[in-house]
Amino acid sequence: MPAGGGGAPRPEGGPAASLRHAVTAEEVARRAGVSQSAVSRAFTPGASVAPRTREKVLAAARELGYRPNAMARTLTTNRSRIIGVVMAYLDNLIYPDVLEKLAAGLQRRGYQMLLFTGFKDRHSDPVFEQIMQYRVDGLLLASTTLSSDLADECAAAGVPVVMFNRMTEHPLCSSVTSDNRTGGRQIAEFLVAGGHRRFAYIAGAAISSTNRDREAGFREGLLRHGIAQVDYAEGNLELADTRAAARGLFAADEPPDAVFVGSDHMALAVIEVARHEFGLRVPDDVSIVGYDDVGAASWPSFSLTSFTLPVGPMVDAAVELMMEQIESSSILSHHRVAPGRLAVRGSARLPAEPVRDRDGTLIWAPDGME
Amino acid sequence: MPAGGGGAPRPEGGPAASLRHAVTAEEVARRAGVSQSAVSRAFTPGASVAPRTREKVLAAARELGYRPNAMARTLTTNRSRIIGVVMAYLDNLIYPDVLEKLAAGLQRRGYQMLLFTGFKDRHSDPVFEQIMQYRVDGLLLASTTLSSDLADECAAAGVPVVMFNRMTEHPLCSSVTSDNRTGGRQIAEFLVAGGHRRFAYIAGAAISSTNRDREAGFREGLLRHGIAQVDYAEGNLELADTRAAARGLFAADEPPDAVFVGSDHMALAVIEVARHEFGLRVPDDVSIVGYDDVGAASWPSFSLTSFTLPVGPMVDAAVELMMEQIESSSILSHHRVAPGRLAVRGSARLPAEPVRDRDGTLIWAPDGME
DNA sequence: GCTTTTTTTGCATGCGTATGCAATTTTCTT
DNA sequence: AAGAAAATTGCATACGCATGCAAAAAAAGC
Repeated sequence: MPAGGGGAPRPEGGPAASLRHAVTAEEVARRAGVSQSAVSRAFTPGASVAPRTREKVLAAARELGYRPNAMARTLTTNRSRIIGVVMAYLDNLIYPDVLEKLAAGLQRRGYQMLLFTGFKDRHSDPVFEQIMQYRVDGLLLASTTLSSDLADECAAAGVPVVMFNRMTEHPLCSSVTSDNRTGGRQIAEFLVAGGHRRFAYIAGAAISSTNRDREAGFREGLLRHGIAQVDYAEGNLELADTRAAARGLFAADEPPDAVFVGSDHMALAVIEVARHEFGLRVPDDVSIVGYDDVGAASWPSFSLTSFTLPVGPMVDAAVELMMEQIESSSILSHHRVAPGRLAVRGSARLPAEPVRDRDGTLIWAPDGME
Repeated sequence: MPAGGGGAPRPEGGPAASLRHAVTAEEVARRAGVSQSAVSRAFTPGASVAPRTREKVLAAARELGYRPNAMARTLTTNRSRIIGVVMAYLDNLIYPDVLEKLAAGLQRRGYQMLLFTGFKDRHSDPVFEQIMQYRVDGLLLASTTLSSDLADECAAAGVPVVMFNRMTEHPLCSSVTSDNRTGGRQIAEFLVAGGHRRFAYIAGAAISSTNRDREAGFREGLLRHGIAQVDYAEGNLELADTRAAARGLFAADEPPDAVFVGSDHMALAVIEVARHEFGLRVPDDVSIVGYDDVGAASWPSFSLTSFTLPVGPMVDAAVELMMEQIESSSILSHHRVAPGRLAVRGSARLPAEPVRDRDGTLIWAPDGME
């Protein structure tokens, strides 16, 4: 490389780097009169550099508009400081919130987020290939399941996997969920105490652990009161399917007077159908309860009673699990469950008496109690 | 590096790479009995490789579980195939949709998405530093403004910037927006034709070009009919602020009977306030029109008349603009405007007659017409 | 079959940074 | 002030891949 036209860089200050050519540590070194190593160290927290030298370097860097090349760094450190985030679809209203909190949490620890979304679950394999090529330090999966093969591959590559809002049996994955089972159970207790007689459940993604646990908890709670029959339909987390499911239930000879819908996203659609297609009053004719407690649940139009998905704690837990594994360079299989509570609003009839579930947890108390 | 323990890698097939050490092109080359260059070429579309050789290489790669290292590639090609996406907040209901479509569009062209979000607009500078360190090939900004300095820096670094849903005067940025001005104007025509008498506008982010244009179009349309007075309040894209704004308007001595709200996200909140806090009937007592046509706008509970934000075309345009600049290695300043149309629903009183705006575009026709 | 043309291959090098190690400088001890 | 200890610095190299160039092989032409 010809050292060419007189070593002195443009003398004016300002951030203007030479067009189309990123400034390198080498150039900064030359200008600061130090070695490239010194530049590297000046930008590495905790490295061995004299304060004076660091100053010189930073000054030169500022003048030239230098920014360390994260890609090159990745090559030597074997750490990209990038987390791959897979979110098949963002329909569910909680995901924007999850994304924001996640981004903030990772950012705070100096990590970036490579987002993969916009494909509907199946055929995620090409996507997976892409992710792995970018040498992500970790993988966070929300609203998706990872095939066992892929999980193996991740483990083999030393990439920790954390599932968000979904459990997995795979011995090399971690997960963070809300307390779906307890949520389902408390909702059952609450609805039974409200004097309902005929119950229904509308499932989300039937195969997901999240749905399975919510449903199991619900049935378990009802069974404790001797109720074994539960009308069932599947909404598949899709609004169209959910509406169809609701129509099926409400059009029956003996329609339910208490419906637990597997997620708020769907529950709102169920309320719409009940009111506007069947002329049902909520909660007078039918009580509807959701899960997640999304923002719209508290809007007066819906006033949806719902079990809280504690997004903040869940994201924190996910980030912690991830960092722990990255820092220790080991794949763990930890499962964290974040507790929620029932947000009681107007879409379900209120019990006359305070309600506790079988563990004694207070689910609902009339005004003035507790 | 010691060639060490007998060259032959583990003979069994299967994807299991050696633990914690990524397979390199070098290793694949050895196993396939070719040079590392050949491996590289086998993975580079259009490179000069004999089909036979490529096969050998791919087979060896499969056996070893090799995946090209995108970071290393970036170093030599000077292209990361990563687009930085900055979205300060995801509250607005259109953004999940934008993200999905954007991800799909970029993915299709072999690009990934580094997402920055979860900070509220101010102090985005540290975020910006991060982005630039990852040598993104382009920058897409939604729901944010870029300071002129930063835009300069991007241009200097040869990174094209595309603003989404916001215009900019900066000579080195491109932008994609919907036809905000026309939207505002058509809404004005529609409301005037509906026989309303007192008009109000609730602004989103007052400083944004998007808001400015929607408002300007609205006022312009009203002015054409001699209406100069427009009640005004600011919702700042925040639900709390929006509710306060609505309360202010509806509590006035002469409350408006036609409100144009700068975005659906806010318009839904305004409907809530009108109905549940002021007992107003929509549209009998007050007509409310939004902009964006988000999914919830068509729910029966709201049935919000709204001007469409054509997310699909806008995303396509943004991706195209981006690719064009990346491929030509030049910074352009193109501005694309995607047309929308008024989705007429039930939240605003219907005019008796068909309505055209001054360009002759049909805005609304009673049943059976057109 | 032999030359010319074309295709394929390997060698060598560079991309920008981090880091072990040895050389050098600074600071501390006595 | 001289020697020992500590801090700082530069050198050299590695990280994994792409690519210009020349050598080798294959294909085409006569």
